[in-house]
Amino acid sequence: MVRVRFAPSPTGYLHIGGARTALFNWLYARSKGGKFILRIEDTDVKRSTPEAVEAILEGLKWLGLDWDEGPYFQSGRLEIYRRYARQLLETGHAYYCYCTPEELEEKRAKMISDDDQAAGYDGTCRQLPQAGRDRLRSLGLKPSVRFKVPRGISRVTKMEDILRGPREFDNHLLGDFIILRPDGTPTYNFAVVVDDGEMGITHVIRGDDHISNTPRQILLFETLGFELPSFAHLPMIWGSDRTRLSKRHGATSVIAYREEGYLPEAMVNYLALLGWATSDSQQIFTREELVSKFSLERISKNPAIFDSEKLNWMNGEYIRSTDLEKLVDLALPYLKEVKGPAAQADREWFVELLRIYRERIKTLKQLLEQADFFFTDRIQLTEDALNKVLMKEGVPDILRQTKDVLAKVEPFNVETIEDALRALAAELGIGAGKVIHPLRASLTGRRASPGLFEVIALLGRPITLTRIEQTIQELDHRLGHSSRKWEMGN
RNA sequence: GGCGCCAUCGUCUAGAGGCCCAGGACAGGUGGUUCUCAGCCAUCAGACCGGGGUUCGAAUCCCCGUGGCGCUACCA
Repeated sequence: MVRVRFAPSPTGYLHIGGARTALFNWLYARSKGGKFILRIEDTDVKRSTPEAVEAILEGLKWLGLDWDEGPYFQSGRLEIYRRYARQLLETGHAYYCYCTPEELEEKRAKMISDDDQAAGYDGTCRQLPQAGRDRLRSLGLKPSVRFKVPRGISRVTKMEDILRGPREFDNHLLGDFIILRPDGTPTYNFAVVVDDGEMGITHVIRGDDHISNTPRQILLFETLGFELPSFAHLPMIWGSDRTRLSKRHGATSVIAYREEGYLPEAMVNYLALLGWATSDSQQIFTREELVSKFSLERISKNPAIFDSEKLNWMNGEYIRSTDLEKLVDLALPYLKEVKGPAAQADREWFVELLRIYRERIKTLKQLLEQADFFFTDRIQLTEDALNKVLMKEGVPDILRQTKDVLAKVEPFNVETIEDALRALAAELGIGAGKVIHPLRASLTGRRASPGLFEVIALLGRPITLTRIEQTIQELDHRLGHSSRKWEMGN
């Protein structure tokens, strides 16, 4: 039975990298009929917060990565780690260390400046005689517990990575590392092994920044008598400058993407493609396809740069293929507190709105931006619309005529509006564009919008007529103003 | 400094010795559809880090460089 885990430390929200790690674990569990376990690694009391725990759970839920066990909290398992540490102490695989952080820092600095081979712990307390230990203890010093890394003539630790094959590490490069702090809390390498061992984890799937930790952990697995899990170290996700993804690369919180109007399915699909691909280069996968086609062996080894452009494209794909009714449900939460024509609109109206916008938006939030003229009482004409379209000879006149025509159209729907306006253009002996473009500008304030006739129908007659009138007045004002200037200039 | 990981178009990748003068997707260019934008369709441009080997033959195997990243914590 496959048992995998996602083990974040709650020091912040669920970020993109963590989400991808969680996803790959989840996919592997689901594809193998195994269990996906959630474990919160909160042994660093100073940096862990309950808010972060909530944020991580929220992110996982949003992505639909449901867990079968947990969340387990390492902070609630301290007795277990202490028990194992005691066991190691008793069997001579660990020892108390009385070195202070200051001393260690000093030694480390010296070793680095001396160009020494390794900068690990020098083993001062390893050979400390019992008498010395007793003396230090009697002084009231609280020791940490260090693991005694097995050394010998040629002690190497062998590991096998599913993605990278067999590897060997020389134990001599590993210093005796701390497994229990003086306050009794375990350090990462120790807690991980105890938990993975106790929880029967069969596959450790995590970021490749943990590769260097793996030899230490293997040593611990072995001396603790646990069965060794398989390891799969995933490539990191980078920002565009090829460094670890961080805030300055833009949003890195999964929840921020929800707020921006990305669909969880798109996010999952995109994340799956960061470091994983099928041989046929398929891009769009349903969740079921992802589960059935996923395999650890097909994960690539090199780091992937997070490309929000491709995410945008993919989100657009998902928006376009989502059932219209469902899309309305998804979009409505982003349209809270709107004014203007949308304020009193019924559901049918919103269905129409989404129908004409679904292929134009990449995120649900973009609806708010692109369709802003539906959500306001008084539109603002953009400079672009004004200069390139409206401030042209004959425009006020054409607008007056379209207003007359639209005032009379009966019934007021897309077909009748289109027929009437095209008829008007024909009657005036001008191209339909000469009517359409100024009208669009005056109704939306913009030069680009969905099909004008659909827009007019959605706006409704009263608002359409009002906006045309407002534009005419604005133009009269502007043109009048500029012509006076012109006269004065002459 | 030591140790480790990685290295194909701008980006994500396919490629597991001949199928590759390297395929797909995003982004970009051009053209078409059209009332604009988007979408859609067509089309173009664009990469095997460098050097040595191995082999009849290497993007694929080996070595050495170079570069990037990671670890080297009483952070995970």
